Amino acid sequence: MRVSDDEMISKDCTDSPLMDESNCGGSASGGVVLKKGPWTSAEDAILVDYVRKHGEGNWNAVQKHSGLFRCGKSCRLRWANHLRPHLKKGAITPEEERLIAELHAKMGNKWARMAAHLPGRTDNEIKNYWNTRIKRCQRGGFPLYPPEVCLQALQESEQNRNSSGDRGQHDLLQANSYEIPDVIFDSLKTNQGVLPYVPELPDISTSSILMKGLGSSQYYGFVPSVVHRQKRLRESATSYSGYDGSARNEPPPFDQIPDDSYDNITSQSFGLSFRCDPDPITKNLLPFGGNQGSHSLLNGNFSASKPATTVGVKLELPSLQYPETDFSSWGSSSPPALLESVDAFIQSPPLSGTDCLSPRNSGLLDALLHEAKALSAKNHVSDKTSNSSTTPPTPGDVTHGYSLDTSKTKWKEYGESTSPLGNSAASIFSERTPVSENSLDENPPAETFPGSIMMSEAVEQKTWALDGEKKETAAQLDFSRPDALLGSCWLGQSVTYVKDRGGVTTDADADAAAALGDDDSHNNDYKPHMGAGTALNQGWGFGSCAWNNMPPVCQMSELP
DNA sequence: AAGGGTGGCAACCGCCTCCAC
DNA sequence: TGTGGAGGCGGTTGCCACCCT
Repeated sequence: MRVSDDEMISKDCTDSPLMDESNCGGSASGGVVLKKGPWTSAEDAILVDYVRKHGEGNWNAVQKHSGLFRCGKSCRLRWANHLRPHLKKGAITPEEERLIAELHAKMGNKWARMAAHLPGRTDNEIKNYWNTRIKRCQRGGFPLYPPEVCLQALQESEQNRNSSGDRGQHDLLQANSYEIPDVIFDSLKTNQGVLPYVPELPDISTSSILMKGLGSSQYYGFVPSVVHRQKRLRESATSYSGYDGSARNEPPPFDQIPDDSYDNITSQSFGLSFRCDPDPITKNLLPFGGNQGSHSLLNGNFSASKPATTVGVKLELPSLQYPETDFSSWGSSSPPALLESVDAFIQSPPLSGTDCLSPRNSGLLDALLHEAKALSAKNHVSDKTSNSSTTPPTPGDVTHGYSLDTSKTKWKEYGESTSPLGNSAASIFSERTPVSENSLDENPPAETFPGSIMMSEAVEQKTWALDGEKKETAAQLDFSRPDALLGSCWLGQSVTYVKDRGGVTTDADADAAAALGDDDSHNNDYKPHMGAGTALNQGWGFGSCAWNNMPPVCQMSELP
């Protein structure tokens, strides 16, 4: 595997394992050039000996007292990550994988805190594992979290909501210790590259979790086309290795999937309700995750280490940024307080001559408008070609008439009082603090702001959809409301049904729905289909979805 | 067999927080 | 109260081995 420490010695620091600037990089510190790079076994021995004598801490003294030419930070890291007793080496076990996923769902990128729950594992180890994992999930087209984690988070969120009551804003403002989970920002990252404006953030915990679990990944959109199919197949087979080995979560073997349905399936894995239109003309109009580099997701890609696309999206969070954005177009005359306090950095959306991106590099809004056009065209085509188009438009049918303008209008209508444009940053981030941190965290239970009412409704929608007893209410769901879309969507797979139009509906779909408690998911006539909700999940609901029309197949009126 | 791509890992960097002075 | 050092944390980079074409 890796070269041994002894080999490192010979390779890196032949003459002196402690100091050999000819081979090792170094930095001057107080006249002493400190060594950098891989540690040697000799250095390890010195450090271990030092710690044994003096204990941990005071790392800067190590160099002074031990003759080790390493900075204190380097010593601390080396000790913590490799030399500390009781470190667990070796591959992450399935149990640990599950725990990490669960912890990450609750904590976000709090590696150190996660490590505290994984004895013997270091934050660096967990971080590396996770970063690798999300790459794998991205390439394999799988959700970042296993369904059971999503479900658990959902249940916990429900409990949390029920127990948190209706404490008002005042309490929340006083209890300023709530935590903003990283998952929020991660979700924001996903979108910021596309949308200069992030509307009201709904249920922080559950939605963000489910967005990942059912629809999107934390950092990445879906970039299937850039990965060789065979590669994807291989990785797909291993992506869920950690989830108790159950085949439940695994998609059907790809070699059993017709080519023309492959993209469909993978799209659904990422919450896309668009069926891949075999028509090469309309294919280019795929709004999300399309092979042509649809920038909705590509632009939202956020790599932990390297940009996934040629267009960098450097986002420093927690922060939102809205460069050169006409905020008045969003229904507010001035940027909200939140926007003034953040310092994110967004570059222009990616441009490509081959996809449906804006032909003009004139800014995010243009790109959005252009994409909306493309979506409208796509929807139009879908309406003509899809059997389901026989269903007349209904208020809840997002297939029709959901344009960007509509979005804006609706947002104005509903969002004046509750949108972030009118809310404080706190209201945005504090709707729901992390899913019941329970014993894991000291965070107080979530509080509720007035603006959270919308999300509560969304949760209710989910609830009755799962119960299957209030179907009629489903038809009343107003998908034109961005919040409603967002709220309902993170249930996309189980809530939204479409009549099977003969297309491929994967077992993964059904399983995902079943995992969320819907026993009818295997119904012959109705297949769970990731609809508006999960499409929204692709990019926090607003970035690449809500503002860019809704998928054409979410028809709540067809709920079984 | 060679070259490129990718995964896994170790280590570094920069920022932040805490705390002593 | 301000300031600087130490430690902690998360993000990023670089290297190496492995795999695939």
